[in-house]
Amino acid sequence: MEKLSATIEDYLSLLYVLERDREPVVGARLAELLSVTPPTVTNTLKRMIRDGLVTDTKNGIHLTKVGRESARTVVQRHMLMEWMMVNRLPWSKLHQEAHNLEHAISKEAEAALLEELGHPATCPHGNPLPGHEDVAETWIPLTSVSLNETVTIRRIHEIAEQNATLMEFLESHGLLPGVRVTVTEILAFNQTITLKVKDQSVTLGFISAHSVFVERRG
Amino acid sequence: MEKLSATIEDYLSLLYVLERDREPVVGARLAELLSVTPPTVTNTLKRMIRDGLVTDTKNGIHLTKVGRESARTVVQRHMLMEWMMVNRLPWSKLHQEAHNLEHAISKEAEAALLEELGHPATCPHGNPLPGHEDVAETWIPLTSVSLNETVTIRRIHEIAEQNATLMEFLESHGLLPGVRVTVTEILAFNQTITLKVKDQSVTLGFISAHSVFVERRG
DNA sequence: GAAATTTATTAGCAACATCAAATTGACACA
DNA sequence: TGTGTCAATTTGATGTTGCTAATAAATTTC
Repeated sequence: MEKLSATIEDYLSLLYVLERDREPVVGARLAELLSVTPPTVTNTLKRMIRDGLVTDTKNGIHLTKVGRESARTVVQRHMLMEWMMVNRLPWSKLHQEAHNLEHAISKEAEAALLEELGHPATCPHGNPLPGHEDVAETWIPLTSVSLNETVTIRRIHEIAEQNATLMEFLESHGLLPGVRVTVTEILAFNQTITLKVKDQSVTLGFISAHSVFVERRG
Repeated sequence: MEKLSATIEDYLSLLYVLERDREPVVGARLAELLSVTPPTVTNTLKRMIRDGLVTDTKNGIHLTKVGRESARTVVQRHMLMEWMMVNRLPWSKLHQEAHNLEHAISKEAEAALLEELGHPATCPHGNPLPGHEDVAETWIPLTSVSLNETVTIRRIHEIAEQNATLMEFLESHGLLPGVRVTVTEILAFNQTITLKVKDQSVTLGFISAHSVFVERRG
Protein backbone atom coordinates (compact mmCIF):
# COMPACT_ATOMS: atom_id res chain seq x y z
CA MET A 1 0.00 0.00 0.00
CA GLU A 2 3.06 2.27 -0.22
CA LYS A 3 2.15 5.53 -1.86
CA LEU A 4 3.19 5.38 -5.51
CA SER A 5 5.35 8.10 -7.02
CA ALA A 6 4.03 10.44 -9.69
CA THR A 7 6.32 8.71 -12.18
CA ILE A 8 4.93 5.29 -11.46
CA GLU A 9 1.38 6.61 -11.58
CA ASP A 10 2.08 8.09 -15.00
CA TYR A 11 3.32 4.75 -16.28
CA LEU A 12 0.32 3.00 -14.81
CA SER A 13 -2.27 5.23 -16.40
CA LEU A 14 -0.57 5.09 -19.77
CA LEU A 15 -0.41 1.30 -19.61
CA TYR A 16 -4.05 1.24 -18.60
CA VAL A 17 -5.14 3.25 -21.61
CA LEU A 18 -3.03 1.25 -24.06
CA GLU A 19 -4.28 -2.01 -22.62
CA ARG A 20 -7.90 -0.82 -22.72
CA ASP A 21 -7.48 0.06 -26.40
CA ARG A 22 -5.65 -3.20 -27.12
CA GLU A 23 -2.64 -1.29 -28.39
CA PRO A 24 0.64 -3.19 -28.35
CA VAL A 25 2.81 -2.09 -25.44
CA VAL A 26 6.38 -1.57 -26.61
CA GLY A 27 9.03 0.20 -24.58
CA ALA A 28 9.98 2.59 -27.33
CA ARG A 29 6.41 3.77 -27.60
CA LEU A 30 6.18 4.30 -23.86
CA ALA A 31 9.38 6.31 -23.96
CA GLU A 32 7.93 8.50 -26.66
CA LEU A 33 4.57 9.04 -24.94
CA LEU A 34 6.19 9.68 -21.59
CA SER A 35 8.91 11.93 -23.00
CA VAL A 36 11.75 9.95 -21.52
CA THR A 37 14.53 7.88 -23.05
CA PRO A 38 14.29 4.12 -23.57
CA PRO A 39 16.76 3.22 -20.80
CA THR A 40 14.59 5.12 -18.37
CA VAL A 41 11.61 3.03 -19.40
CA THR A 42 13.56 -0.22 -19.02
CA ASN A 43 14.66 0.87 -15.61
CA THR A 44 11.31 2.03 -14.36
CA LEU A 45 9.52 -1.04 -15.67
CA LYS A 46 12.00 -3.18 -13.80
CA ARG A 47 11.10 -1.45 -10.60
CA MET A 48 7.41 -1.87 -11.40
CA ILE A 49 7.90 -5.60 -12.01
CA ARG A 50 9.79 -5.87 -8.74
CA ASP A 51 6.88 -4.13 -7.03
CA GLY A 52 4.27 -6.38 -8.60
CA LEU A 53 2.58 -3.74 -10.71
CA VAL A 54 3.35 -5.21 -14.13
CA THR A 55 4.53 -8.48 -15.64
CA ASP A 56 6.83 -8.90 -18.62
CA THR A 57 6.12 -12.18 -20.40
CA LYS A 58 6.83 -13.34 -23.95
CA ASN A 59 3.58 -11.71 -25.08
CA GLY A 60 4.42 -8.26 -23.81
CA ILE A 61 4.11 -6.04 -20.80
CA HIS A 62 0.91 -6.27 -18.82
CA LEU A 63 -0.57 -4.76 -15.71
CA THR A 64 -1.05 -7.10 -12.79
CA LYS A 65 -4.31 -7.12 -10.88
CA VAL A 66 -2.78 -4.75 -8.35
CA GLY A 67 -1.30 -2.56 -11.06
CA ARG A 68 -4.57 -2.31 -12.92
CA GLU A 69 -6.45 -1.40 -9.78
CA SER A 70 -3.99 1.37 -9.00
CA ALA A 71 -4.12 2.52 -12.60
CA ARG A 72 -7.89 2.79 -12.54
CA THR A 73 -7.64 5.04 -9.52
CA VAL A 74 -5.11 7.29 -11.19
CA VAL A 75 -7.14 7.53 -14.39
CA GLN A 76 -10.30 8.30 -12.46
CA ARG A 77 -8.58 10.93 -10.36
CA HIS A 78 -7.22 12.53 -13.49
CA MET A 79 -10.67 12.80 -14.98
CA LEU A 80 -12.20 14.13 -11.78
CA MET A 81 -9.49 16.76 -11.58
CA GLU A 82 -10.41 17.83 -15.10
CA TRP A 83 -14.03 18.25 -14.04
CA MET A 84 -12.98 20.12 -10.96
CA MET A 85 -11.16 22.69 -13.09
CA VAL A 86 -13.61 22.82 -15.96
CA ASN A 87 -14.99 26.26 -15.14
CA ARG A 88 -11.68 27.70 -14.10
CA LEU A 89 -9.42 26.95 -17.05
CA PRO A 90 -9.80 26.75 -20.81
CA TRP A 91 -10.89 23.32 -21.97
CA SER A 92 -7.58 22.78 -23.76
CA LYS A 93 -5.61 23.32 -20.52
CA LEU A 94 -7.60 20.92 -18.38
CA HIS A 95 -5.54 17.88 -19.19
CA GLN A 96 -2.19 19.38 -18.25
CA GLU A 97 -3.53 20.74 -14.99
CA ALA A 98 -5.20 17.46 -14.08
CA HIS A 99 -2.04 15.60 -14.98
CA ASN A 100 -0.30 17.36 -12.11
CA LEU A 101 -3.20 17.29 -9.68
CA GLU A 102 -4.03 13.61 -10.16
CA HIS A 103 -1.06 12.57 -8.05
CA ALA A 104 -1.86 14.92 -5.19
CA ILE A 105 -5.52 14.34 -4.45
CA SER A 106 -6.73 12.15 -1.59
CA LYS A 107 -9.13 9.25 -1.63
CA GLU A 108 -11.56 11.37 0.36
CA ALA A 109 -11.53 14.27 -2.06
CA GLU A 110 -11.89 11.82 -4.93
CA ALA A 111 -14.99 10.35 -3.35
CA ALA A 112 -16.46 13.77 -2.61
CA LEU A 113 -15.97 14.92 -6.19
CA LEU A 114 -17.38 11.75 -7.67
CA GLU A 115 -20.50 12.27 -5.60
CA GLU A 116 -20.73 15.98 -6.29
CA LEU A 117 -20.43 15.44 -10.02
CA GLY A 118 -23.07 12.74 -9.97
CA HIS A 119 -20.78 9.92 -11.03
CA PRO A 120 -20.00 11.12 -14.56
CA ALA A 121 -19.40 8.53 -17.26
CA THR A 122 -16.77 10.56 -19.07
CA CYS A 123 -14.21 13.31 -18.57
CA PRO A 124 -14.68 16.74 -20.18
CA HIS A 125 -12.95 15.34 -23.27
CA GLY A 126 -15.40 12.49 -23.50
CA ASN A 127 -13.06 9.72 -22.42
CA PRO A 128 -14.80 7.11 -20.30
CA LEU A 129 -14.10 6.80 -16.61
CA PRO A 130 -12.90 3.31 -15.65
CA GLY A 131 -15.97 1.12 -15.57
CA HIS A 132 -17.87 3.24 -18.09
CA GLU A 133 -16.15 2.08 -21.25
CA ASP A 134 -19.50 0.99 -22.68
CA VAL A 135 -20.73 4.54 -23.26
CA ALA A 136 -17.96 5.01 -25.79
CA GLU A 137 -18.60 1.80 -27.65
CA THR A 138 -20.71 3.22 -30.46
CA TRP A 139 -18.51 6.23 -31.03
CA ILE A 140 -16.38 6.05 -34.14
CA PRO A 141 -13.31 8.00 -35.24
CA LEU A 142 -13.92 10.90 -37.60
CA THR A 143 -11.81 9.07 -40.15
CA SER A 144 -14.63 6.48 -40.45
CA VAL A 145 -17.33 9.02 -41.25
CA SER A 146 -18.56 9.44 -44.85
CA LEU A 147 -18.89 12.57 -46.90
CA ASN A 148 -21.91 14.76 -46.05
CA GLU A 149 -22.68 12.91 -42.85
CA THR A 150 -23.65 15.01 -39.85
CA VAL A 151 -22.42 13.69 -36.53
CA THR A 152 -21.92 14.77 -32.93
CA ILE A 153 -18.44 15.05 -31.48
CA ARG A 154 -18.23 12.91 -28.37
CA ARG A 155 -14.64 12.32 -27.48
CA ILE A 156 -11.01 13.40 -27.94
CA HIS A 157 -8.80 10.44 -27.16
CA GLU A 158 -6.49 10.57 -24.13
CA ILE A 159 -3.34 10.25 -26.16
CA ALA A 160 -4.31 13.31 -28.18
CA GLU A 161 -5.03 15.25 -25.01
CA GLN A 162 -1.32 15.33 -24.36
CA ASN A 163 -0.81 17.36 -27.50
CA ALA A 164 -1.37 20.90 -26.26
CA THR A 165 -1.20 22.48 -29.69
CA LEU A 166 -3.81 20.14 -31.09
CA MET A 167 -6.09 20.75 -28.13
CA GLU A 168 -5.85 24.50 -28.55
CA PHE A 169 -6.58 24.12 -32.22
CA LEU A 170 -9.67 22.04 -31.53
CA GLU A 171 -10.91 24.42 -28.87
CA SER A 172 -10.38 27.51 -31.00
CA HIS A 173 -12.48 25.96 -33.75
CA GLY A 174 -15.21 24.84 -31.41
CA LEU A 175 -14.53 21.16 -31.94
CA LEU A 176 -15.68 20.08 -28.51
CA PRO A 177 -17.78 17.20 -27.21
CA GLY A 178 -21.46 17.80 -27.88
CA VAL A 179 -20.93 19.88 -31.00
CA ARG A 180 -22.54 18.80 -34.26
CA VAL A 181 -20.43 18.83 -37.40
CA THR A 182 -20.91 17.94 -41.05
CA VAL A 183 -18.23 16.37 -43.18
CA THR A 184 -17.93 18.55 -46.29
CA GLU A 185 -14.80 17.16 -47.87
CA ILE A 186 -12.52 14.15 -47.58
CA LEU A 187 -9.25 14.22 -49.50
CA ALA A 188 -7.59 10.85 -49.14
CA PHE A 189 -4.55 11.81 -51.21
CA ASN A 190 -4.14 14.80 -48.91
CA GLN A 191 -4.96 12.93 -45.72
CA THR A 192 -7.43 15.62 -44.71
CA ILE A 193 -11.08 15.83 -43.74
CA THR A 194 -12.98 19.10 -43.75
CA LEU A 195 -15.86 19.85 -41.41
CA LYS A 196 -18.54 22.47 -41.13
CA VAL A 197 -18.93 23.65 -37.54
CA LYS A 198 -21.47 26.41 -36.92
CA ASP A 199 -20.97 27.74 -40.45
CA GLN A 200 -17.22 27.72 -40.10
CA SER A 201 -15.05 25.33 -42.08
CA VAL A 202 -12.19 23.44 -40.43
CA THR A 203 -9.74 21.04 -41.98
CA LEU A 204 -8.25 18.24 -39.91
CA GLY A 205 -5.41 15.97 -40.91
CA PHE A 206 -6.26 12.28 -40.65
CA ILE A 207 -3.80 12.01 -37.81
CA SER A 208 -5.86 14.44 -35.75
CA ALA A 209 -9.21 13.20 -37.03
CA HIS A 210 -8.26 9.73 -35.85
CA SER A 211 -8.38 10.91 -32.23
CA VAL A 212 -11.77 12.59 -32.56
CA PHE A 213 -14.66 10.23 -31.92
CA VAL A 214 -18.20 11.00 -32.96
CA GLU A 215 -21.68 9.63 -32.62
CA ARG A 216 -23.82 9.02 -35.69
CA ARG A 217 -27.08 9.18 -33.82
CA GLY A 218 -26.48 12.24 -31.65
CA MET B 1 12.77 29.85 -13.27
CA GLU B 2 13.29 26.10 -12.96
CA LYS B 3 10.26 24.51 -11.40
CA LEU B 4 10.97 23.97 -7.72
CA SER B 5 10.51 20.55 -6.16
CA ALA B 6 7.82 19.86 -3.59
CA THR B 7 10.57 19.50 -0.98
CA ILE B 8 12.03 22.91 -1.71
CA GLU B 9 8.59 24.48 -1.76
CA ASP B 10 7.90 22.99 1.67
CA TYR B 11 11.07 24.49 3.06
CA LEU B 12 10.26 27.84 1.48
CA SER B 13 6.78 28.12 2.93
CA LEU B 14 7.93 27.09 6.38
CA LEU B 15 10.73 29.65 6.29
CA TYR B 16 8.23 32.24 5.11
CA VAL B 17 5.90 31.65 8.05
CA LEU B 18 8.70 31.60 10.62
CA GLU B 19 10.19 34.77 9.20
CA ARG B 20 6.78 36.49 9.12
CA ASP B 21 6.30 35.65 12.79
CA ARG B 22 9.87 36.67 13.64
CA GLU B 23 10.57 33.24 15.00
CA PRO B 24 14.24 32.26 15.14
CA VAL B 25 15.09 29.92 12.28
CA VAL B 26 17.14 27.04 13.61
CA GLY B 27 17.85 23.90 11.66
CA ALA B 28 16.75 21.57 14.40
CA ARG B 29 13.36 23.27 14.47
CA LEU B 30 13.02 22.94 10.71
CA ALA B 31 13.90 19.26 10.94
CA GLU B 32 11.21 18.76 13.53
CA LEU B 33 8.53 20.70 11.65
CA LEU B 34 9.39 19.05 8.34
CA SER B 35 9.67 15.57 9.86
CA VAL B 36 13.18 14.94 8.56
CA THR B 37 16.52 14.50 10.29
CA PRO B 38 18.91 17.39 10.91
CA PRO B 39 21.49 16.26 8.32
CA THR B 40 18.78 16.33 5.68
CA VAL B 41 18.03 19.93 6.59
CA THR B 42 21.71 20.88 6.39
CA ASN B 43 21.89 19.27 3.00
CA THR B 44 18.77 20.76 1.56
CA LEU B 45 19.59 24.23 2.83
CA LYS B 46 22.97 23.97 1.14
CA ARG B 47 21.24 23.32 -2.16
CA MET B 48 18.88 26.21 -1.52
CA ILE B 49 21.80 28.53 -0.83
CA ARG B 50 23.50 27.33 -4.00
CA ASP B 51 20.29 28.10 -5.88
CA GLY B 52 19.95 31.56 -4.41
CA LEU B 53 16.80 30.91 -2.40
CA VAL B 54 18.23 31.49 1.08
CA THR B 55 21.30 33.00 2.71
CA ASP B 56 23.08 31.75 5.81
CA THR B 57 24.80 34.58 7.63
CA LYS B 58 25.97 34.98 11.24
CA ASN B 59 22.45 36.16 12.16
CA GLY B 60 20.67 33.11 10.87
CA ILE B 61 19.06 31.69 7.81
CA HIS B 62 17.02 34.07 5.67
CA LEU B 63 15.06 33.97 2.47
CA THR B 64 16.50 35.92 -0.42
CA LYS B 65 14.27 38.19 -2.47
CA VAL B 66 13.79 35.38 -4.98
CA GLY B 67 13.19 32.84 -2.24
CA ARG B 68 10.63 35.01 -0.51
CA GLU B 69 8.78 35.64 -3.73
CA SER B 70 8.59 31.91 -4.46
CA ALA B 71 7.54 31.26 -0.89
CA ARG B 72 4.67 33.75 -1.11
CA THR B 73 3.41 31.94 -4.16
CA VAL B 74 3.51 28.58 -2.42
CA VAL B 75 1.78 29.90 0.68
CA GLN B 76 -0.91 31.57 -1.38
CA ARG B 77 -1.47 28.44 -3.45
CA HIS B 78 -1.76 26.42 -0.30
CA MET B 79 -4.46 28.70 1.05
CA LEU B 80 -6.35 28.79 -2.23
CA MET B 81 -6.30 24.99 -2.36
CA GLU B 82 -7.84 24.97 1.11
CA TRP B 83 -10.66 27.22 -0.09
CA MET B 84 -11.10 25.09 -3.17
CA MET B 85 -11.72 22.04 -1.01
CA VAL B 86 -13.67 23.74 1.75
CA ASN B 87 -17.04 22.25 0.81
CA ARG B 88 -15.68 18.87 -0.11
CA LEU B 89 -13.69 17.88 2.94
CA PRO B 90 -13.97 18.35 6.69
CA TRP B 91 -12.35 21.57 7.86
CA SER B 92 -9.74 19.63 9.81
CA LYS B 93 -8.58 17.80 6.66
CA LEU B 94 -8.19 20.86 4.45
CA HIS B 95 -4.62 21.55 5.40
CA GLN B 96 -3.28 18.12 4.57
CA GLU B 97 -5.04 18.04 1.23
CA ALA B 98 -3.86 21.52 0.29
CA HIS B 99 -0.36 20.62 1.36
CA ASN B 100 -0.26 18.09 -1.45
CA LEU B 101 -2.14 20.14 -4.02
CA GLU B 102 -0.16 23.34 -3.51
CA HIS B 103 2.78 21.93 -5.47
CA ALA B 104 0.66 20.80 -8.40
CA ILE B 105 -1.48 23.78 -9.28
CA SER B 106 -0.64 26.15 -12.14
CA LYS B 107 -0.28 29.90 -12.15
CA GLU B 108 -3.43 30.10 -14.27
CA ALA B 109 -5.55 28.05 -11.90
CA GLU B 110 -4.18 30.09 -9.01
CA ALA B 111 -5.27 33.30 -10.69
CA ALA B 112 -8.71 31.90 -11.54
CA LEU B 113 -9.32 30.81 -7.97
CA LEU B 114 -8.13 34.06 -6.49
CA GLU B 115 -10.62 35.87 -8.70
CA GLU B 116 -13.45 33.42 -8.09
CA LEU B 117 -13.00 33.65 -4.33
CA GLY B 118 -12.96 37.43 -4.44
CA HIS B 119 -9.38 37.80 -3.24
CA PRO B 120 -9.85 36.48 0.28
CA ALA B 121 -7.69 37.92 3.05
CA THR B 122 -7.35 34.66 4.94
CA CYS B 123 -7.48 30.91 4.50
CA PRO B 124 -10.29 28.84 6.04
CA HIS B 125 -8.24 28.66 9.21
CA GLY B 126 -7.94 32.42 9.40
CA ASN B 127 -4.29 32.70 8.46
CA PRO B 128 -3.56 35.72 6.31
CA LEU B 129 -2.69 35.40 2.66
CA PRO B 130 0.66 36.99 1.81
CA GLY B 131 0.04 40.71 1.63
CA HIS B 132 -2.91 40.59 4.04
CA GLU B 133 -1.00 40.24 7.28
CA ASP B 134 -2.64 43.40 8.61
CA VAL B 135 -6.07 41.77 9.06
CA ALA B 136 -4.56 39.52 11.71
CA GLU B 137 -2.81 42.27 13.60
CA THR B 138 -5.40 42.81 16.28
CA TRP B 139 -6.01 39.14 16.90
CA ILE B 140 -4.51 37.81 20.10
CA PRO B 141 -3.77 34.27 21.28
CA LEU B 142 -6.35 32.71 23.58
CA THR B 143 -3.66 32.55 26.24
CA SER B 144 -3.84 36.37 26.47
CA VAL B 145 -7.57 36.50 27.14
CA SER B 146 -8.87 37.12 30.69
CA LEU B 147 -11.42 35.17 32.67
CA ASN B 148 -15.05 35.77 31.67
CA GLU B 149 -14.17 37.58 28.47
CA THR B 150 -16.22 36.74 25.40
CA VAL B 151 -14.27 36.75 22.14
CA THR B 152 -14.54 35.57 18.54
CA ILE B 153 -12.23 32.89 17.22
CA ARG B 154 -10.44 34.20 14.17
CA ARG B 155 -7.46 32.05 13.43
CA ILE B 156 -5.68 28.75 14.00
CA HIS B 157 -1.99 29.24 13.36
CA GLU B 158 -0.32 27.48 10.41
CA ILE B 159 2.04 25.50 12.59
CA ALA B 160 -0.91 24.06 14.52
CA GLU B 161 -2.66 23.15 11.28
CA GLN B 162 -0.07 20.44 10.79
CA ASN B 163 -1.28 18.72 13.92
CA ALA B 164 -4.13 16.59 12.60
CA THR B 165 -5.25 15.41 16.02
CA LEU B 166 -5.50 18.95 17.34
CA MET B 167 -7.42 20.08 14.26
CA GLU B 168 -9.92 17.27 14.63
CA PHE B 169 -10.32 18.10 18.30
CA LEU B 170 -10.99 21.76 17.50
CA GLU B 171 -13.44 20.90 14.75
CA SER B 172 -15.34 18.38 16.85
CA HIS B 173 -15.85 21.00 19.56
CA GLY B 174 -16.88 23.69 17.13
CA LEU B 175 -13.81 25.82 17.75
CA LEU B 176 -13.72 27.35 14.28
CA PRO B 177 -13.11 30.84 12.95
CA GLY B 178 -16.18 33.04 13.46
CA VAL B 179 -17.39 31.24 16.56
CA ARG B 180 -17.90 33.19 19.78
CA VAL B 181 -16.56 31.71 23.00
CA THR B 182 -16.42 32.74 26.65
CA VAL B 183 -13.50 31.98 28.92
CA THR B 184 -14.94 30.28 31.97
CA GLU B 185 -11.83 29.06 33.72
CA ILE B 186 -8.07 29.57 33.59
CA LEU B 187 -5.90 27.21 35.60
CA ALA B 188 -2.31 28.40 35.37
CA PHE B 189 -0.94 25.58 37.52
CA ASN B 190 -2.70 23.17 35.19
CA GLN B 191 -1.80 25.03 32.01
CA THR B 192 -5.43 24.88 30.88
CA ILE B 193 -8.09 27.30 29.77
CA THR B 194 -11.76 26.34 29.64
CA LEU B 195 -14.22 27.85 27.20
CA LYS B 196 -17.95 27.88 26.75
CA VAL B 197 -18.94 27.26 23.13
CA LYS B 198 -22.65 27.11 22.37
CA ASP B 199 -23.39 25.83 25.90
CA GLN B 200 -20.69 23.19 25.68
CA SER B 201 -17.56 23.37 27.79
CA VAL B 202 -14.12 22.68 26.29
CA THR B 203 -10.76 22.66 27.96
CA LEU B 204 -7.65 23.53 26.01
CA GLY B 205 -4.08 23.16 27.16
CA PHE B 206 -2.05 26.35 26.94
CA ILE B 207 -0.02 24.78 24.18
CA SER B 208 -3.12 24.48 22.01
CA ALA B 209 -4.64 27.77 23.16
CA HIS B 210 -1.47 29.52 22.09
CA SER B 211 -2.24 28.70 18.45
CA VAL B 212 -5.83 29.92 18.59
CA PHE B 213 -6.17 33.63 17.88
CA VAL B 214 -9.26 35.60 18.77
CA GLU B 215 -10.73 39.03 18.30
CA ARG B 216 -11.94 41.03 21.31
CA ARG B 217 -14.30 43.21 19.35
CA GLY B 218 -15.90 40.60 17.12
C1' DG C 1 34.08 26.80 34.67
C1' DA C 2 32.75 21.98 33.91
C1' DA C 3 29.07 19.05 32.64
C1' DA C 4 25.04 18.33 30.13
C1' DT C 5 22.28 19.38 26.42
C1' DT C 6 21.18 20.99 22.04
C1' DT C 7 22.52 22.00 17.40
C1' DA C 8 25.15 21.39 13.24
C1' DT C 9 28.13 19.07 10.20
C1' DT C 10 30.67 15.32 7.97
C1' DA C 11 30.92 10.95 5.89
C1' DG C 12 28.95 7.17 3.87
C1' DC C 13 25.00 4.86 2.02
C1' DA C 14 20.71 4.08 -0.78
C1' DA C 15 16.52 4.61 -3.73
C1' DC C 16 14.54 6.99 -7.43
C1' DA C 17 14.61 9.02 -11.77
C1' DT C 18 16.92 10.55 -15.36
C1' DC C 19 20.62 10.73 -19.11
C1' DA C 20 24.28 9.45 -23.02
C1' DA C 21 26.89 6.05 -25.14
C1' DA C 22 27.73 1.50 -26.33
C1' DT C 23 26.03 -3.02 -27.08
C1' DT C 24 23.05 -6.76 -28.08
C1' DG C 25 18.95 -8.78 -30.28
C1' DA C 26 15.64 -9.62 -33.79
C1' DC C 27 13.51 -9.29 -38.01
C1' DA C 28 13.56 -8.17 -43.01
C1' DC C 29 15.22 -8.38 -47.39
C1' DA C 30 18.22 -9.02 -50.92
C1' DT D 1 23.40 -16.21 -45.45
C1' DG D 2 24.61 -11.96 -44.40
C1' DT D 3 23.76 -7.19 -43.55
C1' DG D 4 21.24 -3.28 -42.14
C1' DT D 5 17.89 -1.15 -39.19
C1' DC D 6 15.19 -0.46 -35.34
C1' DA D 7 14.22 -1.94 -30.57
C1' DA D 8 15.86 -3.02 -26.22
C1' DT D 9 19.15 -3.36 -22.80
C1' DT D 10 23.46 -2.65 -20.30
C1' DT D 11 26.80 0.37 -18.51
C1' DG D 12 28.22 4.18 -16.22
C1' DA D 13 27.05 8.68 -14.69
C1' DT D 14 24.41 12.49 -12.28
C1' DG D 15 21.23 15.06 -9.02
C1' DT D 16 17.75 14.98 -5.40
C1' DT D 17 16.16 13.55 -1.20
C1' DG D 18 16.49 10.95 2.40
C1' DC D 19 18.85 7.99 6.20
C1' DT D 20 22.44 6.51 10.23
C1' DA D 21 26.46 7.10 12.88
C1' DA D 22 29.98 9.83 14.50
C1' DT D 23 31.81 14.04 15.66
C1' DA D 24 32.22 18.94 16.46
C1' DA D 25 30.45 23.27 18.06
C1' DA D 26 27.56 26.12 20.69
C1' DT D 27 24.60 26.91 24.65
C1' DT D 28 22.59 26.06 29.02
C1' DT D 29 22.67 24.74 33.43
C1' DC D 30 24.53 23.72 37.68
